[in-house]
Order: sequence, then C-alpha cells, then structure tokens
Amino acid sequence: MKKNITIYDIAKEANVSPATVSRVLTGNERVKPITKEKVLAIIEKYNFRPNSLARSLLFKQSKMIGIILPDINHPFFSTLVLKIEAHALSLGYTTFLCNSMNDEQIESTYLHNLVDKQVDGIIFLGGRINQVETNHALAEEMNQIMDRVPVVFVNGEMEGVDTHIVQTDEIDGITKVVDLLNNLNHQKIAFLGGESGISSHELKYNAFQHAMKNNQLPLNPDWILAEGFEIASGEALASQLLTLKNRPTAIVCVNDFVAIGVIKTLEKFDLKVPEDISVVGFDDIYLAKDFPPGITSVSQNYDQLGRTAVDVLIKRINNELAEKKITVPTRLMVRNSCQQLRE
Amino acid sequence: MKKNITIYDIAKEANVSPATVSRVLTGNERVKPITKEKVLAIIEKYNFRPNSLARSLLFKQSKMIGIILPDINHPFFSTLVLKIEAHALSLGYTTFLCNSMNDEQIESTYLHNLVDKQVDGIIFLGGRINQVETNHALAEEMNQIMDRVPVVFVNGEMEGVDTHIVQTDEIDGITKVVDLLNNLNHQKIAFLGGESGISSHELKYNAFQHAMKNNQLPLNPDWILAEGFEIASGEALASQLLTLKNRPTAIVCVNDFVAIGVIKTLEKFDLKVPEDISVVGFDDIYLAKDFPPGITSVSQNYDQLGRTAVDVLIKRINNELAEKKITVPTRLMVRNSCQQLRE
DNA sequence: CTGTTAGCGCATTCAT
DNA sequence: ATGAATGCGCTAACAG
Repeated sequence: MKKNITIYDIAKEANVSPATVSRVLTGNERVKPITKEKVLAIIEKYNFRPNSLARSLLFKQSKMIGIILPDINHPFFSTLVLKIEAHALSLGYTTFLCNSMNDEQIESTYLHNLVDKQVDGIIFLGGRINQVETNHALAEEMNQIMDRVPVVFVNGEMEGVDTHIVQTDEIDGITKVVDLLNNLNHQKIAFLGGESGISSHELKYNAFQHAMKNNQLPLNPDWILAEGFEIASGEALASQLLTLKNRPTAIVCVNDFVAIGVIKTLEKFDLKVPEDISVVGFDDIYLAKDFPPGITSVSQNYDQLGRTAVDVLIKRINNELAEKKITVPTRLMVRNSCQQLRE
Repeated sequence: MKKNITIYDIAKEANVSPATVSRVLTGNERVKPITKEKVLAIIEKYNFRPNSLARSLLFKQSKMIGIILPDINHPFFSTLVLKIEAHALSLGYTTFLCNSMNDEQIESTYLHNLVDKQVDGIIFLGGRINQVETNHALAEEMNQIMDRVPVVFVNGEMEGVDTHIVQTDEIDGITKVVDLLNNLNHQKIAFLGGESGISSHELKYNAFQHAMKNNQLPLNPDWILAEGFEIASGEALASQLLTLKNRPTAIVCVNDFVAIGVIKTLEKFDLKVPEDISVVGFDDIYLAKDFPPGITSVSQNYDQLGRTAVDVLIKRINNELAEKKITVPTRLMVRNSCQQLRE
C-alpha cells in the first residue's frame, strides 16, 4: 500500500531529531513552543499516528485486555462484555474478545494467542472454569498462562489454579427465588435446565435443594430435570415434565433461555403462565422483561460484575493487592411470570 | 512479574545463536535435526512463545482484523460477528472487536485505535455508514483511515468514500415479504419501525413502496410509522397504529425486534397473531423462531455475509482484486406469524 | 548448516 | 532545549 510514515519522516521534515518528535508526542518532556508547533504541524499534515506496536514492545505493556468466553451470541455474555469493554476503555485499556464457541481447543488457541499478543491481562468467562471436575491438563495450561499474565475468573474456578475470582452470588439468587415462591404459597416446585458437572448448574441446584429444605418444602426428583441451557432445552424439559400426572405449580429455571423454552411449551399445552403455573428464570437477560408475560428473573448486576472484574484485573496488572474472591449480589426482578397459588 | 524470556535466553542455554532459534521457530530454513531437538527441548522447558508484537513490527502485518459495530448486544451483530470471527480465524486472522455503542466519538476513537494497533484491515458495520446523508467530516476521517488500511463496509456506504461493500439484498427481502402477504390476500399492509435517515430503514421502506405498487396495493400513510429499531419502538408504534379506526390486516416490521414489540402489544390489545393480524420481521435473529407464535422473517444469511466480508477484506489486504460491491441474497423464513386473510 | 548484523518504530538515557 | 545512541524481541540477509 503506502509507505508507513514514522517519527523519522516527521523529524526530517521538521528539521529536528526523532527524539524531539517523540517528546512532543508523549508530552513527557519540555519542548520549546516554537519547535513544538512546527512538529505538530507536520504531524497534522501527514496525519501521523505513532505505531502502538513499537510502543508496546518498548514498554512491555500493550494496554490490551483479553476476554475469553464461550459464545458472544448469548445475551448474558454480550451484555457483560459490553460493560467490561466500556469500563476498560474508560481506564485506557482496549479489550480483545475471543469466542471459544465452547471448544476447549479454540479456548487454548486463544489463550496462547493472547499471551503472544502481549495482552496485559485476561478475563476468563465460562468454558473450562465452569466445570465442577477440573480437567487437570487445562488447569495446568491455565497455570502456565498465569505465569506470564494475570487472569481473573468470572463465575468460575479451577481446582489447583490460584487466581482472582469475581462471581455472582448465585446461591443467594436462587434462595431468593425459592423464598418468593414459598411466599406465594407454592410448595410443588420444579427445577429445570442445566447440566450435571457444570458449576453454574450445580451451584444453583444445590442452593435450590437447601432453600427447599429451609422452607420445609418437599423435593420431588421427578421435577428435577437437567439437560442444557438453551431454549430448546427448556422446551424438551417442559414437555417431559408435563407427561407426569403429579405436576408442580412452579418452575425454577437455570436461566432465562430455559425459562423461555418452558413458557413456550406450557402455552403450547394450553397452560397459562402465571395463572396455571409460575415460572422463574435467571440472568435477567434483556429479553426477560419482553418475553410474555414478562419473566421474573434474578439479575446478575452486569455493570457491577463487569466493572469489578476489570478493576481487579487492573490491580493485578499494576501489582497492587486485590481481594481474592469478590461476590457480587443479585437482584430479584419480579415480573408477571409467577403469582400467588390459588387454592 | 517475571522476566520475559526471549530467543536470546533460549539461544544461550542451547549454545546456539538467536538466529537458529528463530529458524526452528519459523521452520522456514533447514536446521540440523540434532540442533533442532536441542532448541525445541529448551523452548519446551521454558514454555517459550515468541512475542508476536515484535514479529508484527518486523513484518508490518499483525494478522489482526478490526471490527467496528454499534452494539454487540443486538443479535444481528453478535451472530454476524461470530461468523466473521470463525472464518477469519480459519484463515489465520484474529479479530479485534470494537463496540461504538452508537457513539460517533467512540467510533472515531476505535477507528484510530485500530490503525495504531496496526490491524491489517477493518470491517465496518452500522453506525456512520448507515446514514443516508453522509456526514462529511466522518467520511473524510474514513478516507484517511483507508489511506492506511483497507476497509470493508457491511450493509452500508458513505458518499465520497470509495471502498468495498458487502451487503444484504434488503430490497429483494422486503419484496418477497410483500409478495407473500399479497399472496395471502392481504391488501391493507403497514410498515413499522426504523428511522428516517438510516439507510437500513430507507432501503426497506422504498422497497416496500415499490413492492406495494407492483402488486397494486394501496399505500396508506397512516400505516407508515418510523420511530426506532428496538422492541420498545415496536410497542410504541403498534399502540399508535391501534388508535386508528381503519386498521391494517398485516404489518411489515423493519426488523425482528420491532416485530417482537408489535406482537407483544397486539396481544395486549387482545388481537391474536396471526388470526387477527399478520406480522413479519426482518433479520431472522435466533429469537424469531422462538418468539410466539414464531415470527416469519427475512434471513440475512449470516454465514455467507460474514464469510464474504472477510474474504473481500483479505483480498484487499493481499492487494488482490475483489468485486467492489457484493450483494448477498436473503431467504424468507416462513413461520406462524402470518396467515391467509379471512374474508 | 549456523553465526553475525541490521532494522522494524519508538522512547529514554546521556550528552551537549 | 535538543541530538545521538541504545534497546525492546524478532527475522532476514549475508557471511562463513
């Protein structure tokens, strides 16, 4: 294309040394106003911008933060990423987004890619850090990465990997949900969705069991069905649930997608939500309020979650101390998908 | 943190020159197997990985592609980005995502940021390239960017900016929609959503007018309402439409979000979709099939759109010829939100 | 087959 | 206040 213009070119045309150009660029040292004007004019003229690769090479910092996540297409992630990006940008960092498409291989590739590109830190969401049984090889890899660049986990952890964690208080979230349903007189409550071995499911499921016991509500194994986090999962699970003679009066879903699938299926079977059956989701994706009848859900506090992750990471980057594990509170968003049980 | 390990460290420990290490790294030149083994062992031992910043500086290519878009939170963009990223990755490029949050200022910041970071090319979606009235200053800026790095526009263009464009055949998409409704005997058809001055609206609106005329259907100005691309826009517009005594029997929406808002509102007014009124969307976001009753929509062929954009850009990066403007066909996804008009 | 050297673009010493 | 020299980590010439 076109020859790259450098500070040398600017210097030559301005009859100064490259060092002087560099000085006006950074503003770190004094330059005589006249000289400065002259240099600035040439810079303007050629629309010159310094090569940030060269800078990064010199400074050993790129001002880039890598983000690894399973799937940007999921509202939970896209919303969170947006918050992370905005906050990072306000702090002078650019973010580098990597979709692993839930593939451990791609995850590894990106992880190394980011290190190669000299990102200053990495925020890791979902994927391998979301597995209850830590895969040893993956943990090992993670540790190697952390030898080079600080990493923050969001909503996950790995056995044998000692890093900083920012997490949603999923347990408290589910507890609030069960309490709500209990207050609405529901006793027959189902828990649908998720996948055994995935911590964002296990955490919630355990919290569900606890909360049910605490409220002295019966746990019916027939009403505990796990089979994914997608809309289709919700549809499949609801269909399965409806084959039972003894049906629950309320359904807690592992996330909003599953809740959407469940609601769709219930309506298909001519069961009204919330009149015939109450449904609650989790995540409070932007659709929760727009999907009829408006889904009661647990908000993950995206903004706080994202900001905190960035703040912790940047502290680590600057070798400052940071809390090892920060838990972000949830907020129950009550909408129209559940109501008082009618006798 | 920890001292960065370089090829010099590897070289010293292996008793070879840095050049030799570099050779085994790139594999471009022959190295005696024994030597190679030895070097590889040390690399392995330290888990060494070459600094890609240094490489990029040398090669004057970063193997990075920048993507600028208004909002990753919108399914249209997140889906498209996913396709772009996957294809780019398969071709050895990493993508650098930038959300402008629909702010021209941020858009500019990112644009320059990407150039500074020496991306090899930029894919531009939405934002300034989506305005019918090109803003001169922004076009100027765009041209300056293009002096340094090739740019491909997706679904947009700017007056005075001569670049490569990949676009969805929105006109044909809308035409298909009107033809469909016409075949279902609808004559009273509304067009809702969008924003005057935004090309993704104007294009569709004009196509709508044409198609209506071609089918000899009447255009009722009361049924043409534009006020945004969001779910809330659809709700507002539908409410407005329903105040009329003379109501349409079918509604074409500028996109699926608007369609969702419209359907929500219709149901709220006890109008059944499609029994009482037919609704069609655009984009075929993943929700279209899941939002009751299943929204008939026009698919943008995300995969083809994304791949083509990447392919064109990479051709430009490699100074190969590429078609200046490529139009990607749409596909009508017929679902349950419209039906034959009952007399 | 391998070592030496130079340079990618920049900012920062150390001189002057 | 400014210029010359150096090095960040790497690879491609050029020698040997």
